[in-house]
Amino acid sequence: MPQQHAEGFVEAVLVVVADIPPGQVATYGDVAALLGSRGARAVGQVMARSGAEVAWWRVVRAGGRAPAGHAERARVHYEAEGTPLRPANDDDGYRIDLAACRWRG
DNA sequence: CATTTGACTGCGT
DNA sequence: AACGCAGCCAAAT
Repeated sequence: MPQQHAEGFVEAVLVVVADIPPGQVATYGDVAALLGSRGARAVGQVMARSGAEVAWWRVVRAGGRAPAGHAERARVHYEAEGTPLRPANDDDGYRIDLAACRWRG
């Protein structure tokens, strides 16, 4: 089995993300907090590297926006899962209704 | 072992 | 409201 060493934080993040129910989301900061850390960026770093194997679109920015540069891909998933979205006039074209679907562990 | 890097955040201007 | 800036944290180089 590949990589049998040195995954503490990385695996922990992936586990938390895997726990987020469909149709709900958590902010980077939330995920970090659930791990007892304040490293929102560190979480983003993990997602950038190993996010491919999890439901990365369920981890969003504090402002209710999808991960930077992934708005279009994420949108498909939100619509498929019934995640409450809200129209916006920015590049993303939409915002996630955090008040309605923010997940609490 | 020191530095750089990011799918972040909140506050100030 | 847009923009910049500093604080933050762990992995990668």
